[in-house]
Amino acid sequence: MKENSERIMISVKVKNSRSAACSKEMPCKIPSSYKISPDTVEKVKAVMNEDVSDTVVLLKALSDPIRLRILKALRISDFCVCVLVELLDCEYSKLSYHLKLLKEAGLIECKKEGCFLIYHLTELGEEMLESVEKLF
Amino acid sequence: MKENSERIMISVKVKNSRSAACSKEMPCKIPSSYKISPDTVEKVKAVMNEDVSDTVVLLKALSDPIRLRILKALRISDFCVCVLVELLDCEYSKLSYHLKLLKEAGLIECKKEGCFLIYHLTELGEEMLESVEKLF
DNA sequence: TAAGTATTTCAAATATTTTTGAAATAATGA
DNA sequence: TCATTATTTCAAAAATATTTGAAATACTTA
Repeated sequence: MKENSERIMISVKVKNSRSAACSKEMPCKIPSSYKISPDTVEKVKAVMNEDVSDTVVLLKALSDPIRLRILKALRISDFCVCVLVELLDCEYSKLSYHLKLLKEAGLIECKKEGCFLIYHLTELGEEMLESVEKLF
Repeated sequence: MKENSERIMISVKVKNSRSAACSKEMPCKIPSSYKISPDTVEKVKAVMNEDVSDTVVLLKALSDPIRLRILKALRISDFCVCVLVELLDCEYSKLSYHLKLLKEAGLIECKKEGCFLIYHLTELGEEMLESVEKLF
């Protein structure tokens, strides 16, 4: 083992051979300036186990220009689909697809009013939009 | 025109014909309970013109489980690629792809240390991660 | 300089998301 | 009931994003 590097044991097995590149069986040498304590490894492992799927669904719902525009419009006022079609200059079926994603993410809801569907932001939707605007 | 509905003029032209469904040439009737003032239309139009592309790039960068995990790991400590490979159990080239996206979004940066690349969160990266965690 | 290692890049294969247009559904009013 | 209209659904097409593995690059050290 060289003086200015050190092997770290993150995974299970360590071989003595030096032939292979950094891998599960042969963890790489890391520069001595970046010693990683077992404690750090434990912390990271704990975080890696956290479930991020809800977060991802929400962020994905937000990360589209059409969907952001829908949310921004609905913050100004509730609108039925046919008005959103005009305001966003977007075909019905396309808009419908994006409305569905936003609804599934819990960012918007709708209620029937005659033969119209009026969409509005949920509380989550308002919160998310607000913090998105704050950040960017 | 029927009593309990009203035509709105969002786009340019309005025909008198009633034959077509709601479209640019023939805006739909909206329920009378949802009158839309010209003022509201103006507000929405102004918002529709806002550029959301930077926001979208950032949100897209964040909306992936691998990338969120990379950020979460880097919040605990800076790491070189070979260690991230272990911690995230992710192939080099795959990881490299995601690191590139995060770098392009301005969420992480790296510095050379010997033949190692040590990645770390940028200030933006820390902020974003923090607010993502606050929200979800 | 040569050999070894860490990381990226590239192109092809896959997977996922979005768009499109037609058809289905559901509510309304005549 | 029938015709109309608002909206969704569906499947195919198109566009994007991700994964994969091999090769290239670049740094280090012997």
